[in-house]
Amino acid sequence: MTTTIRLSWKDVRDEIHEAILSGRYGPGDRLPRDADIAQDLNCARSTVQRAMQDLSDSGLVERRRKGGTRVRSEPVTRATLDIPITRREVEQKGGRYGHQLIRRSTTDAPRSVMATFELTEPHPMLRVEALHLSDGRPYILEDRWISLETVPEVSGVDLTTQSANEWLVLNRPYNRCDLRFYAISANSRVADLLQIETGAALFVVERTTWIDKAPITTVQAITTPGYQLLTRS
Amino acid sequence: MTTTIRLSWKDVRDEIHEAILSGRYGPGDRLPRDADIAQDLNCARSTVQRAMQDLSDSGLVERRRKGGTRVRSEPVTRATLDIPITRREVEQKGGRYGHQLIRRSTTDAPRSVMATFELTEPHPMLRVEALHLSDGRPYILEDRWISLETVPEVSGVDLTTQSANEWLVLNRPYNRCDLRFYAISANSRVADLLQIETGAALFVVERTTWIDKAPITTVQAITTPGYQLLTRS
DNA sequence: AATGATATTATGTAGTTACTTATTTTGTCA
DNA sequence: TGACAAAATAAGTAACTACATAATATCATT
Repeated sequence: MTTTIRLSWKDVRDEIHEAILSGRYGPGDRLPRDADIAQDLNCARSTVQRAMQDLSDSGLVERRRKGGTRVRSEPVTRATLDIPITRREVEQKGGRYGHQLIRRSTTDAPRSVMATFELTEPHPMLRVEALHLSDGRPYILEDRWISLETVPEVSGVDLTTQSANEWLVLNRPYNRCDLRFYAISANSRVADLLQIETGAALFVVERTTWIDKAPITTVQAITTPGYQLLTRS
Repeated sequence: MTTTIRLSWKDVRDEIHEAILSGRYGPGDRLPRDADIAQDLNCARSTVQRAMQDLSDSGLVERRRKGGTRVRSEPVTRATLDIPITRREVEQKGGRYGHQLIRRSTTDAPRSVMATFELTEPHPMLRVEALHLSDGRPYILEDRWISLETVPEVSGVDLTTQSANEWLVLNRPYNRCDLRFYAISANSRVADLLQIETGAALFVVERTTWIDKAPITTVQAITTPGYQLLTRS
């Protein structure tokens, strides 16, 4: 008698993954339909479905109704990043967190900000520049724009005790988030604020968030030299 | 008679999401158990389960057996990145792709590479430096180390016609991938190869891949000024 | 009061059935 | 031949059932 061990969807996923890795199915090839795989492996279609969902999420295969499942012909490296709030990041690295409000002003969105939010009309915004500190030393310099139409109550918040980063995350959850990573050279003002040399190469994270279609905030976070962003383990 | 519209798991997800956004459940709060939510919304528990899975994946809630589901107390921004192979990236931007092999040598892994792979023993590797071009101009400079134990057949591959990047992705799928992003200043050699000024700030992507526990390759991809990495839309 | 066995609980997973939806294929008619 | 309708197909979704598993709570025993 055969010992009927039940296959978990992860087993099925690994089985299919293995079949692709080993070259049994190459880029662009169509895989058998879920029902057939289920029969082959002696499990339910829902189990295959769950496995395929995962493979599809991770970018290995593409699925289309009627079209079936096929191995992605142009493979991509798909990675997931976790970006914590800055206070938490500092504390997790064992530092003592602090922050300073540098400037706070109210103006209409400049063209660059209008562009990131895909706005066509003038839009009143609160601009907040702040410095995050780790053990009293500059850690991240942020230049933030907050929509006063979407988040009017931010006007009344004291952003010296709680950073705008933290206040927003806790009070204004978002729906959509775009990130953008690049490098800049420190100009004299940035260098001065971060207490580093002018011209140093700095890693920048730009984050823009919306709730439905309404803009919430866009922030340019300039990190200090040596900063690295890692994928989550 | 009530029109019984069936709720999809996305509806349920949005419903719960909305409840959290609106503050009905705050950070750290415990949500009702799946079965109760199912009854409230008049759907099956499996539908709630699917919705919760998604919310859990996106980092909004945390689930534990018996412990129930609770809203994450320390919210994170979770994002997914797609990193295509370089040829594809160039072509998608409308450029004509090319590449040059700069140097190719065989040595044991230096300490820095041993560290990224968590190796303790000496490990023979192929080091490949190559330049990716867009419309004939430098685009990305890559410095790559390939494990000759895991991928011995790479010794026989002509890396002038097909880039190591492409050959590996097509021939050596991986299981685990770590990414690391940071900024560097161009030293004179890099500046020379990329035809830019010394000291320019450059965005760097470092990628390390394994198959099971076996190291495949680690690569430092140095981009040209102005390069930006975006989250997938 | 500390300890350890046992029951309870809430999520995780698998199977089955039924129906939906997007897409392609096929077939018919002009 | 070309256009359009109908059929077929394969994945997507939902319901319901049953059982597995991990974490916690309870309770008896010392």
